[in-house]
Amino acid sequence: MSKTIMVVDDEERLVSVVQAYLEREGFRVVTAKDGRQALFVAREEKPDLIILDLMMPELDGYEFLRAHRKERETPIIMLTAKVEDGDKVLGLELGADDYMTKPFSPRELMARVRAVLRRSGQTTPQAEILRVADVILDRERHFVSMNGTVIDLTPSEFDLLAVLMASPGRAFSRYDLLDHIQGTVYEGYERTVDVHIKNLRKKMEPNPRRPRYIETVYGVGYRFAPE
Amino acid sequence: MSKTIMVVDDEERLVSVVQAYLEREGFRVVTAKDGRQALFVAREEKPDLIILDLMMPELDGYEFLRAHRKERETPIIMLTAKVEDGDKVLGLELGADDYMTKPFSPRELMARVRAVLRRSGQTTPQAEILRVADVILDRERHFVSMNGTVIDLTPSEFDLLAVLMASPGRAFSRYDLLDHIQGTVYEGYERTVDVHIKNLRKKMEPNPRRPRYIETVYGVGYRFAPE
DNA sequence: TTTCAACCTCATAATTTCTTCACAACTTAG
DNA sequence: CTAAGTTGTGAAGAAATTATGAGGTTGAAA
Repeated sequence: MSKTIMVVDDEERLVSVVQAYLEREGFRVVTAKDGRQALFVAREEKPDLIILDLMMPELDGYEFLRAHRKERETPIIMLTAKVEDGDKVLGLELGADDYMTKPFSPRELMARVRAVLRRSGQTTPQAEILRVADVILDRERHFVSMNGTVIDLTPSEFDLLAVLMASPGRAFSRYDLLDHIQGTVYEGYERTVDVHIKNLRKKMEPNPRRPRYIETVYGVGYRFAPE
Repeated sequence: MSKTIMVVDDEERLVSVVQAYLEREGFRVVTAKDGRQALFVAREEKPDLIILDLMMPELDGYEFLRAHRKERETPIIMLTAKVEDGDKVLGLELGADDYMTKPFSPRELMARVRAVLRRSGQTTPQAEILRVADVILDRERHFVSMNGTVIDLTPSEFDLLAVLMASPGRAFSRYDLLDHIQGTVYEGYERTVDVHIKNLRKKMEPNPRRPRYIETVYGVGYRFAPE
């Protein structure tokens, strides 16, 4: 039974190109050209995935997403013309599962569609985008944001945060963490982890003395605060 | 199905401490006290990981490793009393996956065991979550809660509670308990346990004078109240 | 070659936890 | 009930662990 995908965009040309690609891959496609219409179609067709433009007349992408999320949890890929970080972040905060910046390659879009569908069926979602509390981390594009603000991290800091966020609440030993960020096991000073943690906290904690996100587990290591 | 780990060392005391820690993490443990016996046990049990002392009578660690490698590729963590680099290197060249210098902290050894298993593609046993009465202890996340309230414990308190909760109703001597919280330390003042128990009770008992969870077994030690 | 960010180390400060001890409170055997 | 043996406690110093600032190295880009 083939999957149904809804494409929502006011640019007709774009919709028809995307539709053609999707159908060629064997998906059933339904379309809508603004947010209002999309809400209607979504109720009717119950699509398995929604590809959603951000800028539209009559209920834009944000608003549609917000409204739709109250009814169903359909995975959503956002399309955005803007390149600004702020937009990426807003889409993600509303709960988009992935996003693409226009103009994009249809082929890449197909890849993301497959990836999102594959993940949404998994029991163990190996998502590229991690969300815990108000922190969002995008592994693939390598960026992190909090409350709509993009945070600039070094590679080590990023990896460290990714490991911690992948299992919120779980305590990791310095050794475990070192292993993740360095790969090399035989050398390495465990205190190095402390330094990265310190730097991470300086960048993301309002008050580094009283960490809200990255907690110290005395005698054990560190963990990302659960819930 | 739980993973099997073989511990090879001629120091009985060390073996039993390590064994206790491993079992507490949910591993199945087999032991051997010299290289020759280890070869035999390894063939029989096909362990998923071997923790191997370097210095032993009857076929030392190097020799065992060389011989064993011809049969299987079990990941190995080496224990060495020497601090010289030469030994590290030789062990690693023979194919050890990691090593620890004695004396070591059992906690750190556990971290390495997890790391080595993870790297070798094995799965770590499901985090054992202990529940007795309304107390929940999660080893992996390293936290304890009662009626949904998280209780903050120090490492010693946590270890102590974990041991007691792993066998509700069983009475442990102070000596047994000291073993768990101090690791490889040979001496220690048994009364120290009393103090940790006192602190534990203060944190979890509604009325520390009339303990409902951690009971005193006069003349013997302590136990976690059976259901 | 110079510059610069990212890392790793190390020394030291700040914290937290552990151990010990003295004495009070309690249990049990006689 | 009393004596002897055990356990409970608070406090303080010792020990362990973590936080932090700074200097030195490395590797890549300019």
